[in-house]
Amino acid sequence: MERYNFKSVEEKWQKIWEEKKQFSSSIDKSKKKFYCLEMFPYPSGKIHMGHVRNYTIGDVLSRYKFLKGFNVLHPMGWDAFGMPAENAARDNNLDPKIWTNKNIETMKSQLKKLGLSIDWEREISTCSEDYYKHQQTFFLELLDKGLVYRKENYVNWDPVDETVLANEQVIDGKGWRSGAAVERKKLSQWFFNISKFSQDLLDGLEKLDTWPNKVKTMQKNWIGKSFGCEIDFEVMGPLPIKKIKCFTTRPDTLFGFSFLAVSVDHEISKFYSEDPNFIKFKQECSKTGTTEEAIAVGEKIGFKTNLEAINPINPSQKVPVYFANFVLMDYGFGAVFGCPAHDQRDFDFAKKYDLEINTVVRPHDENENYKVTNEAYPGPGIIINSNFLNGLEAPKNSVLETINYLEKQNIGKKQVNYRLKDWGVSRQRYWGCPIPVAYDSEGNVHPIPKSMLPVKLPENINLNVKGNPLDSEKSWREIEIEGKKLIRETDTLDTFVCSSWYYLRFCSPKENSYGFNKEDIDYWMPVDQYIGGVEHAILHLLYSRFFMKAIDYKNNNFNITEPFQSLFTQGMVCHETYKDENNNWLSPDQVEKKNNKYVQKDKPDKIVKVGPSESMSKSKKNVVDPELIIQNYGADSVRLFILSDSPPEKDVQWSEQGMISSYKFLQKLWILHNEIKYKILNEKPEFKDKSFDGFINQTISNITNNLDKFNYNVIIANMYEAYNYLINYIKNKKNIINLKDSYKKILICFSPVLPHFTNECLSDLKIYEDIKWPKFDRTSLEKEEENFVIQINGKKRHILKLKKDILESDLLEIVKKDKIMEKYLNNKSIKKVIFIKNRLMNILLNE
RNA sequence: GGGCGAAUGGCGGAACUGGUAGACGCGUUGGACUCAAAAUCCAAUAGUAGCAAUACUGUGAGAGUUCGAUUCUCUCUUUGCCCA
Repeated sequence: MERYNFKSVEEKWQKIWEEKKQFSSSIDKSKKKFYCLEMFPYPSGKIHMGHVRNYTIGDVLSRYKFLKGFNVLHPMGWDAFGMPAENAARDNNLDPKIWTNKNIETMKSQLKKLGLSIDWEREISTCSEDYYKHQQTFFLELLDKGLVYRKENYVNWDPVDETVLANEQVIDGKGWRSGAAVERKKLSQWFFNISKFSQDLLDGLEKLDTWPNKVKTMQKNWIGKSFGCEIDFEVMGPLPIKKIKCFTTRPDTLFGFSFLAVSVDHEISKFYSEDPNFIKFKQECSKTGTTEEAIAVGEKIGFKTNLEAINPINPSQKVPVYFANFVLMDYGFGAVFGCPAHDQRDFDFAKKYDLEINTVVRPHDENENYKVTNEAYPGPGIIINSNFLNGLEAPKNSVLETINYLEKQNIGKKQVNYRLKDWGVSRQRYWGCPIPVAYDSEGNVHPIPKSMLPVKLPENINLNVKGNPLDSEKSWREIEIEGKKLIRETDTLDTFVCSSWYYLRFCSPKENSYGFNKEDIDYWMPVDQYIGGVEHAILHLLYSRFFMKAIDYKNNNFNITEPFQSLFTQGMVCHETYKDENNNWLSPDQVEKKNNKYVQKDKPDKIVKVGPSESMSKSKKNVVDPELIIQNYGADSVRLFILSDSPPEKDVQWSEQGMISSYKFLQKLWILHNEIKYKILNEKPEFKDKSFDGFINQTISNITNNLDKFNYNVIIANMYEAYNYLINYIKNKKNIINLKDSYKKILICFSPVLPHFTNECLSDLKIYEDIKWPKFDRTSLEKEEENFVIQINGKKRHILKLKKDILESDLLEIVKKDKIMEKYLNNKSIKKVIFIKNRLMNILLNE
């Protein structure tokens, strides 16, 4: 017998699958469809272990569903626009397209070596004209529906990438990609009206019951629905301002009012624009960040105006009006009423400017004389010092009560507010989808006529310019539409737009007239299982959900509003980190273990500092290259290992040791295969073994159940169990009647994880026909005997193997006669017996 | 600061609906094979006591419900993630 040669076997089967077009998919209405989608990769150069894990999980599922008789759609494509390509191209004097396509080629060949069951005929790349021309059509349609608009406002400007970022792309005040501190800048931008769908996006979550709760909660928080009211405050002073409108979620604390604060961008600021003190103050404000965190932590500063506001429910009270740095124009109306006792920011502000602090809510365990002193009390309690509101439960009853009052008096209005802001999609970069509009000399927007689409990116351009390279492309910018000379928009679309509808394109990848065709979508959509990293919980997943709703909007016969029926978020692949004595990162292949110590390979006297296991990243050098691993151990071994050590939703720790043991397992399986093959070919079957059938059925049942529950790590354990059982059985027993058939079932059960190996074994035994997911026989799972746990006073004392379905009274008789149980029962009377059929007997004794 | 989750041997992790805690793998130890090593195979492996049979303890801590709790409830600790 030869060693298992993974190289030739894997190459052989990959070739067969390709030639037979094994995974190509087409509409077949006689079958139930299953659309399995993994988040498509950015073609950065090579695949990494995270991809291996993500796509292995998806592949196991796809192959399983295929064997179960589903018509499976399992496509793959490339999220191919984006800054790294542009930067790399500029640095190496290349065309981004060439750079990107080269990477795609490399990564595609790497993915193929993993043996993924992908329908490559549906491959798409977002940077190809075939793809982005449809995106431009969508853009114009949304423009038509009023879901796209242009406005000038403050944007998050990333000074390193020299582009605008959406709020979701600013993390801790820094650009999500560059890590540079984000600046505020005023620009004219294109926006998708995602906030129009705030409520729909919230409601839609309710239907997604197989999404992880964590992701749903994150989206809910991001949309940030708050319930409150708008209040008009009368204003007195020397200016022509009569009213300032505020939004608040706590109108019930209105009796604690002691100042009114507005944003420096509020419309009343125009009256102060000449005031040098105000100009100075405004500059001061721009220094503190705009994130909610910076505002919460930073110093609260204000600029006192010559205005006074009147408390609408206590008209004798007049309070000062301030400009304040902690009030933002894009929340509510850019104005808040200050209640220092029950809001920490207001409290800090009041302390600084020596304003009144009026306590109007007492915690439940305090009395009427409670006073806020050292810090604000924002929690629940009872309303005090508030005239007609006194005694109400806050905020539960008091908020509604106050709103009702304000509405009656015509001072305020019930209002729902959302934190979700419209999605700014303009990017000042070359390598993206051109926005299909142009402007006339007055700056009016003219959509590019559909007949002139796509708006192609110009080629051979100079990327070595400051800002957007498209701005310097004069000949490309100038365009004539119906005899009018216009100038093109030079901003390109955020790449998240490309990934917001790619799942639709996979259904109709070759459709030329539109982004998809109805028949395909009706059959394949929605995605039955979407798999990817939790890092996209908000950005990509929210945008995609919006995009479906936007397409559905005013579109009568389109009735899919949620793209992803189920979502699975897999964990990351981690590895220990290593540093040398100078704290420089070392990669795992520079390090080896000798006598329980980690040392550098080339300098064995140098001790390596071992750091915590962290997500693999190039900067920490704790990466393992999948290509090398596949080369050394084969795809099946990698697939086996990447699934074996942890549940797929949790992080997994990469270990060379574990990788080797997976490889060895395959070698052992090959030995087992040959033993079984020898028996089947050379020995006459002699008898039927019920317990063997029982074990096979149990294994099929376990693997099927665990596949359905995504317990892929447990499947691997089931596979090891099956191996352990079979190898012992084969060694010790004669041939049995249904060995071949049972072994075939086991191989099929293993095949989603080990597709090359199992196909080789099946064809080696010439049982390669009629491959279907095996059904398990429930009756054979039922054993004739069961283990009965015998407890005394709740403590396990004995296990008896007895006939199934034994009666309580019979069991008790046996227990009473049992030698081991004798010493426990001796001379003691039985108080009570608890009997669980086929499981357990608990005898309670009188002590 | 708020929200959500997690905590089980030396390690990763199993455990159906409350019913034998620790499946499976890694590691470790001992043995076989070998001149030797690697590989492979066999055995042991939660802790304490004991030659052993066995007994007691044990799923982050403390309480509760129950004949019985890793599983349900409450309080706390630690920790992770997300939002700030």
